[in-house]
Amino acid sequence: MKSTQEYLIAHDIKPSVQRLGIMEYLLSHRTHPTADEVYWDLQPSIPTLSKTTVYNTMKLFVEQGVAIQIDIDERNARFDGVVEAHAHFYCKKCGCIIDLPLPQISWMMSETYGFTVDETCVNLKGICEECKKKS
Amino acid sequence: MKSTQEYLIAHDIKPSVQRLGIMEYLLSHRTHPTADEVYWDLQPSIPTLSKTTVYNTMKLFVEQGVAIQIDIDERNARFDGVVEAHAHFYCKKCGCIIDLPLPQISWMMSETYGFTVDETCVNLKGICEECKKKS
DNA sequence: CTTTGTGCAAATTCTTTGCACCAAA
DNA sequence: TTTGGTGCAAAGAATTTGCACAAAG
Repeated sequence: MKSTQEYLIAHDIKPSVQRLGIMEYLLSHRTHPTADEVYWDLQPSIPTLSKTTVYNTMKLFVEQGVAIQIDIDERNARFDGVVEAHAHFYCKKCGCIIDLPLPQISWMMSETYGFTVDETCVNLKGICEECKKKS
Repeated sequence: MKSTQEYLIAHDIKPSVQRLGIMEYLLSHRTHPTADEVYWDLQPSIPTLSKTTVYNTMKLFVEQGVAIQIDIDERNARFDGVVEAHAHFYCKKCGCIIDLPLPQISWMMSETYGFTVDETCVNLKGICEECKKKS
């Protein structure tokens, strides 16, 4: 079990209080947060944190392959520290985003169609089980 | 072969010059255009067209199920008049978006996981064949 | 020192809203 | 008329940029 610090270094990211905080946040809160959510949640523990830094860091993380940007929410960019290909289910009622394991399929698409696929994002939208129970 | 006008009416959309123009644009240009692209391409033939109307119309189309909004481009909302579930491949080099037929898989996810899925968008990102040839 | 990261404030960009005018039934 | 569609201008919201200061080696 590598430390977050070693994990960042292994991906050519120089650790800083902010970067470590954000990476740990992503890894422990698998909520696909927006930059804003990350900012407000970390701001108490890193008082000088700015949104610019959150954006800068997210961009760096995506470039270095330790995070992915999820375009399931048309309003905000959302980020995920889980970089392995998986599907996201967005509930149109409560707004939750649920991770789903992905049958080993669409990656074969790259072989079938001859593309080089390096990011995969399956976005499903609908109503989640919880919300279905409530109605 | 239904006319665009009948198609709109069948989906409870009252036809207007603008709506017909935009729908026909979507059906004939399968380029997953942004609102801006639709606006500038149609503006010569519909001189009074406004971006507000493009946005209004797109929203209506999505609500009525004759278009989908694609969140593959973090910068702009893109729209597609092909509403059947299919995958999109985004080339990180040239920016093109290619439609891919979708093996009948992920829809089974709804049955597997018990969600009601009413929108599906598989987003793959990488380098397309054309760009691979050029490098 | 020198390089790199951080963060404020301002600027940009995309999208939505408020509201008045227009058009069709 | 009355209802609904359109479009201008302004507002709103998310993200980016410019730049100066701070931190680390």
